[in-house]
Amino acid sequence: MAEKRTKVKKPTMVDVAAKAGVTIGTVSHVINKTAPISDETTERVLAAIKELGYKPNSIARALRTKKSYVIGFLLPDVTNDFYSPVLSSFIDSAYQDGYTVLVVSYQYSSKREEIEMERLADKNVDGILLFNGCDDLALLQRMRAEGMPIVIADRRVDELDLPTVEFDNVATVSKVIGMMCKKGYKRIGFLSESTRLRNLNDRYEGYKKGLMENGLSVNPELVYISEDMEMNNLEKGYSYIKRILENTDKENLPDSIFATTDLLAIGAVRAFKEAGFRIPEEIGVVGFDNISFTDFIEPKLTTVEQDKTLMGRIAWDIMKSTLAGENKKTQHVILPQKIIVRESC
Amino acid sequence: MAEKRTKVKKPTMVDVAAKAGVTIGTVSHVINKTAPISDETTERVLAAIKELGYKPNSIARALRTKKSYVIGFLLPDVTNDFYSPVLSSFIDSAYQDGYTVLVVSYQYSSKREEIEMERLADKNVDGILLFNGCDDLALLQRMRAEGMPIVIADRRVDELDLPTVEFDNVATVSKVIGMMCKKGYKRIGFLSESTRLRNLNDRYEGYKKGLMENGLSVNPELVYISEDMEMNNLEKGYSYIKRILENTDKENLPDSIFATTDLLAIGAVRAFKEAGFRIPEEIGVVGFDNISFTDFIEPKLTTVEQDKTLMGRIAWDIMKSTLAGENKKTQHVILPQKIIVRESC
DNA sequence: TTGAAAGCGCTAACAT
DNA sequence: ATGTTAGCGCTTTCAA
Repeated sequence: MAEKRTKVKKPTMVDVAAKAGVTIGTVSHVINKTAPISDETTERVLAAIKELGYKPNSIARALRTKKSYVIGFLLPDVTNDFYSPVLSSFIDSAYQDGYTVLVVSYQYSSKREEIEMERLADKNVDGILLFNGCDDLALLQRMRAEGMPIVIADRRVDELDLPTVEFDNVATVSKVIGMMCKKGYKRIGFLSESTRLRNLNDRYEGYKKGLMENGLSVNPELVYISEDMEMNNLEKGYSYIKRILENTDKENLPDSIFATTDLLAIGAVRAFKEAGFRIPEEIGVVGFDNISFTDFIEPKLTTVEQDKTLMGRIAWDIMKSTLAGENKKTQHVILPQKIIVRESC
Repeated sequence: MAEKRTKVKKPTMVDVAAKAGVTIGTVSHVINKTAPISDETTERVLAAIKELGYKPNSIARALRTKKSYVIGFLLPDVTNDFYSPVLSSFIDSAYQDGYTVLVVSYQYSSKREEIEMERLADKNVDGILLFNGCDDLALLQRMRAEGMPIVIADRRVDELDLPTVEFDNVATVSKVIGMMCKKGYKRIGFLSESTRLRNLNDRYEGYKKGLMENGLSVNPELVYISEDMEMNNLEKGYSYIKRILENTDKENLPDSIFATTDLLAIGAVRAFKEAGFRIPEEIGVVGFDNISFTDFIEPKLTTVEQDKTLMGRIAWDIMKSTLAGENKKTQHVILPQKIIVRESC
């Protein structure tokens, strides 16, 4: 009567054991099916559990077993259209297997990324999914040495032989360039933000490879890489192309553009249209990502689709097998991308 | 030499104590500054910690103290443009205070939401942030009774007096409608997906309120609410308006549209433009959310901005004070929104 | 200022 | 088939 607002304390195994007239060992065994218990007592224990509303304490269990069923997911930015679907699908997949995920974003700061890696390890997660990042090989190496399972998404780490999932950017982009060549474009431009990020750099490699394979050489005049990393590329693609249009003689202009993101491509399309160019007749444009707007602009954007849901699922699969210690060989999964041909090229 | 691939086991307090020549109690005290320890031993302990690379085991600590420094964040969808910035900012804020967040998405399924709530509780999180959901008042009530701190974002729960943060949708939308009236629009339409979600319904309330306050009445002919919840509203707004345009006599058409999302609004703009309407002269359009495309379409979209970062931060502040038990009164924070007037209305 | 020791809630090895 | 018991690594009284 007086204990109204005292924080209700939850029943423990001891309570269950008492109520069922057995010992906690037996209770544990019926819960975990870790020893043969007679139907009769099993039933009594189950009844007691139900009656008391008993739930095993996951912390105590984790302390004992050294497994928390929590995975850390470290990514540059939760808000990003590319990362968040992967995260979402990873969470869902992990959920199916009874795991839950601690999400941490490092806002593109390697400093912070490093700190967060440590924090995750200190939180005793069972494994860490590292999404596109970590220049700090030493840290990765140390964590691995300490036995922390790590899997990397959207980035190769050639130096360290960690399990990875990534898209096949080089191959896909070179295929895109091949397609553009087949359509008759000869002066294919490359529009991108800084290629410091591995996957963007891979797209650049694919661009060069594609040109080579089609007997074209890389013309530095046609490589438009802007070093600043800020987003809202929509505006940036627009103003960038506009500037080029103003400062370049007609004969030195590209006859087509491969942009590393749809936002950039959409901005470019607008700039070209404003300047009176007809797309795709006079200028071909290809984007990357297949965001919903690509199907909506005029002309509809030719682009590349990446199955982010698949990446999240595969990332989890790899994590799971890594946790299970089935490491015959380190897994490296390379996911294909899909070229979506619409109207702009 | 033979112990090469054995999982390295981490040093514990016992190791530190041994190395420093003290007992574990003392080690604990220097770590937590929970008793006055002489400078000399403090130093010895610190040295031992450093030398061994000792890190406190958070699980053991959590078991002892009943605090995990983990918060559960339950949201409908990680991928959503509205939710994810709030999540991101919440994670960041929590991070500042040494908390880390377990993210769980329930994919708009109340069934799954319920399951996930329980799972979070079973994971011994210190609190749960529930983002827009939970029709199951009984569950909320039970969790609260069990002492689990819960704060709700983007949704009122009038029935239960839980701490909440939400935007002031009713007030903002009625203000928008007022503005539209002032500009001379008389037949203002309301375009929305299902108003089953609380905040969309609030916008509908705001719409009605705004009309009333300006001497207009609600004309059901002008209320365009589509029950299906699927995304890619871009296409939906477009096709919806197109259909209306085809099936409605000129004199029964709206002279302006308030859309509950920018995607819807942008789709609508396109449909109107295609049909030869001039915006804003013949049709005014207002969106909601201020996504980056709004500044980029023709004409630039008038819309409403919501400070999602602020919402995330406030949500954390409320959570923090709830955890601290500073509950003089249950907090209800209502965040303002900002009307961004551009060209479309 | 420090040591000793109990115990958080559970699992698992060992006995019976 | 079930009971006993020793910890997992830590915090926190209580003594010294």
